[in-house]
Amino acid sequence: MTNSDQQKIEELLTRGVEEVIVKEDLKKQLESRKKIRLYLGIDPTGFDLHLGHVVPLWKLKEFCDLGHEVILLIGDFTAKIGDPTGKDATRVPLTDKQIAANMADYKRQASKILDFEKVKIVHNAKWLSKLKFEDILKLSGQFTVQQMIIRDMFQRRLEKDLPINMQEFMYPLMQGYDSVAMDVDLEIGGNDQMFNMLIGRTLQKAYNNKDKNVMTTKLLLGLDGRKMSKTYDNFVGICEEPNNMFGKIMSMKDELIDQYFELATRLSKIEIDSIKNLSTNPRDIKARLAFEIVKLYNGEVAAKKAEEEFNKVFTNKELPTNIEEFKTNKINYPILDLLCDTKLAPSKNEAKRLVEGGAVTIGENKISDWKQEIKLENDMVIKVGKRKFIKIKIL
RNA sequence: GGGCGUGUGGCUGAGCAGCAAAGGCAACAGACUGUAAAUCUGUCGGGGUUUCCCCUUCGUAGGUGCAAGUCCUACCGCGCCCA
Repeated sequence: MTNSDQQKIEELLTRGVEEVIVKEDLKKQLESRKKIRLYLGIDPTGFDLHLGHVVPLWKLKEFCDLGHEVILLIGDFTAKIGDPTGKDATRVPLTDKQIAANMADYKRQASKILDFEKVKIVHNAKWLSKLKFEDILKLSGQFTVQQMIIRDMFQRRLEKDLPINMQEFMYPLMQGYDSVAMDVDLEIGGNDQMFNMLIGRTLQKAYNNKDKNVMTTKLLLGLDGRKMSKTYDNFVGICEEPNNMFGKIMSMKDELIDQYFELATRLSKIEIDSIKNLSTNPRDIKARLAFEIVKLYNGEVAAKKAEEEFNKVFTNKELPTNIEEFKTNKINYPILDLLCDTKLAPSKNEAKRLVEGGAVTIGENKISDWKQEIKLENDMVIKVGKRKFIKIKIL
């Protein structure tokens, strides 16, 4: 075993990794050069992948590059049934068609990271749909109610007198059974999956008398320091337009810079340190970070362009290179209507507020009277706030 | 099956019979600058002939009353306790 092999294993076990159960065991397996089988489970619900989702995918890639057998498991079974997890609406069951479409979309996005020539895709309906009631009894017999409600999610709901649906007890079992059916050595997942993954570890021991190790990846926080999620609108999608990607990363909290370098770039420790030595101004380091991330998903040329565009619009306060156009044949336009029709404002009340707040600029002039009627000219640029621009085209 | 409680704007959470509905979070805008950060300030259901008028909202459907998120009845969802 060479030095660089040792290093790769060390990196595999630590970078972006929150916890490994059992670390020594996994390390031994890796050092013995045994080819291990590992998997990551995903929900085929259809969503845009963001930098947080992708942390475990990069980990899969590392394993894949070292020649291990990597499986991407589609949880189509649960998706077909509908999942009551969470508070309000029961998740609507998906059809086979939807699942297929969602997966195609997932694959399109994930192929920015994974090579699907090497990664195997498997669906868990293949075995879960075949289980009989007696199989399920045997499965559930492996655990006590006390063991199940230990889960933090259940604890929280019990404290708050919130409902816990019976089905929700079954999900960890189903997910755990996946490990048995695939007979895997390792499962990778986010930290929120720890409980389910450990259920799988127990089942794998009981059914196949084998130790399945569990690796959780670190959680990448959203731009504002909260959990990265669509509802908070604090995420960076991996298929986002480069300018947007760059801008979003620039807007994140300074404290998150280190975390993003570790989890969202592929730079080595040495490279990261040298970047951090370049400047004492977090702004510059953040710009490098943004550049690296955009480059990772869109290539170097696009990253350069995005950086230039950002400096142009925000540092130098110039107009962006490409501005969306609004075509009309009206010449005289009341400002409120204009803002609504161009979608710069969602309602007239909102438009009025924007004008009163001094957010609206046409050409060089700030608009302060919301009753004003605008005489449109070709190529006139309307700006709302710092980031929204529309160019007028008269037909 | 019985008893008690609960259901409010994107979320959270106040609410006395006279509220477009406190506070917090988020969002949006302004100032500032290092940037779409931080901080401070303002706004935050919709429409209008805009210091005022109209419409729609507090689980659903009715009722009392000049007036109902607030009281009554029924129903629905959820939780707790008893069986």
